[in-house]
Amino acid sequence: MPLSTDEVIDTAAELLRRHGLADLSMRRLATELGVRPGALYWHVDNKQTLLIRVADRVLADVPTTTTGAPARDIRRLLSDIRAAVLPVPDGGEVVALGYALDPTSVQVFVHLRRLIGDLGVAGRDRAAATDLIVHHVLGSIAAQQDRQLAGLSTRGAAAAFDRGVALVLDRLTQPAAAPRLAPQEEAT
Amino acid sequence: MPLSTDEVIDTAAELLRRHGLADLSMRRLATELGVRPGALYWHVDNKQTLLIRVADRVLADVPTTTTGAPARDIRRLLSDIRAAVLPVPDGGEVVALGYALDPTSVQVFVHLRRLIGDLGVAGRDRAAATDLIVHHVLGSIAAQQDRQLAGLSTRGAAAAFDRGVALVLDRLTQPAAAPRLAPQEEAT
DNA sequence: CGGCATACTTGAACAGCGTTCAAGAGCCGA
DNA sequence: TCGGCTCTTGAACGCTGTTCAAGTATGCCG
Repeated sequence: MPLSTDEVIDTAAELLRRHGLADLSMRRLATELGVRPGALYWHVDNKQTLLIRVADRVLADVPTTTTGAPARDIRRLLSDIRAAVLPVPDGGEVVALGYALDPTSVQVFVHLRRLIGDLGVAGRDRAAATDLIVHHVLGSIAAQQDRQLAGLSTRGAAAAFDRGVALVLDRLTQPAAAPRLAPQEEAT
Repeated sequence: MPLSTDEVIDTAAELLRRHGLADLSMRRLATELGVRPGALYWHVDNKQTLLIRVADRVLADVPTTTTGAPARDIRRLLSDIRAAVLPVPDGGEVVALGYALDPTSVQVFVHLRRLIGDLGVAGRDRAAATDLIVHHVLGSIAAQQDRQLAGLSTRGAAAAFDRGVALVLDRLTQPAAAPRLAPQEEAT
């Protein structure tokens, strides 16, 4: 029975989950699949596109539901994303690359953008807010994973992340409450 | 004349600036210095710590001055950071790693934290806001660089970044203006 | 059933990579 | 002149991503 492309992606994701990016080599992936390295290149253009598809797979199981309370949905979605990506070593970096190269390819971030729209944020502000939040969640995950790999403490990371989210959501749910600039800023 | 460690870091930074991370190999760095690869390991533990020191060097020339208007200073600082890191291929990724492993080692981020304090944000909120903004600036840079490397458009990236910054600063300069949660959120 | 195209895999090679370490070179104070 | 210290070399180890002609299997057509 020949190899299927899905099998390749699945096994790559599994390998990443178990051993991290450093041990996800084309050779090791081939061995895991009982095949020679060259065979992978019939199913995949190169390692970079393989990783982008793996990023998709890592986030594929995060539910994208709606309850009618956007701010709450956003908090839950971000929490789910964190929970899905954190246990995958180097997952933050891999997903960030996927988001950078094709922001619409990852379903869960399209959903986030939509929820931000439901909050009443529109136009360019919606795009900017989506980017801001995505960078925050992926940056926070990548930082925590880097620290873990280096044997450093990660206590308080989850709470700090939530504070960051709350900070942004506060502003998004009350867009007109604050003047654009403090007075002394306009003056100078 | 023997090699100095500073010379190693400087040349590595120069190599990164000119050719990107893929072409910054220990072997190539050694060649550039007129030395064999093994010699580098007397000056540096390994490539990872080399990169962390390079990240420092990339941001070393960003000025950390204060004018008394914190929000304005923050905007200028972030703009300067972007300008310093964007022209260094893979600079976003390299600096992000440095920040994750030792947030206090990069002077410019310590200064940012201080400016956020000057804004009246204290305690854990200050740490969370600093992380949020650092993740935003480095994520936005890394994304833009990834897209550039892939030959994709990066139009509007700077404007989108500024909008994200404005969003956070709006909240930070008016912390008490908004209630913590919208009413329907507390109820459910 | 024979033959042929298409789908897929192999084997082998290319040109690199980070890292280690015994041995050697150059210098400096005693 | 003799250690002893700082620093570099040479060589090797075991990896890496990627390419490609040649090979094998599978299924369809006549």
